[in-house]
This record gives sequence, structure tokens and C-alpha cells, in this order.
Amino acid sequence: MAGREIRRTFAVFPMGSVMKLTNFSARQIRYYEEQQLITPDRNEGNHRLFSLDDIDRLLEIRDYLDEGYSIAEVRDIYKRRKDAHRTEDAKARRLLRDEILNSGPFRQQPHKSNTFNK
DNA sequence: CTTCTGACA
DNA sequence: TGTCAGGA
Repeated sequence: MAGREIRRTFAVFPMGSVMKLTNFSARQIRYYEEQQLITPDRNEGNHRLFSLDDIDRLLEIRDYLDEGYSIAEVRDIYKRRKDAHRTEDAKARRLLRDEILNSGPFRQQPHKSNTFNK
């Protein structure tokens, strides 16, 4: 996580900007934070600071809402999305681990009982 | 002036 | 969800 990545997660936008960019009221934005849909940072004065990722998510939430989904349903959508991403991640790690274990200096010697004949 | 939390006449 | 209070 560096370079391009940190820029999307770097929180710098104040409430007022996010309100204009998303057309949501401060009340709604704070509520979505309570629902764990976004996780803005805070500055020295306890004022929220939003990242581009936060804004993207809010715009996405607006789309779901416009499509008729309830906030509870949107919350579930992200929960499922995260779970799917996790199992996918675990799968990738297992494959990588097996790859490392079965090649190079960590290669496991296939133990044959008959190394003589043949 | 902007944003924050808590509360609901 | 809106809105008002009282503070930072």
C-alpha cells in the first residue's frame, strides 16, 4: 500500500465539501458513519476528514438508495462483499504457501520406501 | 464561520 | 431525517 493507494485513503475533505460532492445532508453522512459504511478520520478539532474512498462509497450508497435499497440492505451488501473478498484472499494465500513449500529450498522430498530397485 | 454531539417540542 | 441547542 503506497503511492497511488495512499492518495485514495488520505483523508482531507471536510464535511462541507463532502455534502456538496454527494448531495447528502450532514445528518445522513454522520448516520452512515455510525452504520460503519464509511470511516472518516478526525482532525485536531474533532472535525471529520473524508478520503476519496469515503466519497466514492457515499456516491455508491446514493446509487443503491436510488435503486430502492434500504440502508440495512446496503450495509449487508458491503458485508457480503467484504466476506467474499476475505475468502478469496485466504484462497490466494494458501496457493502461494503451497507454491513456496513445493519449490526452491523448501521443497519437500517425496519419501519413497523403495529407493533401491528399479 | 464550520462542524460536533445529543435530543426530540 | 430535519432541526435546534450549546460548545469547540
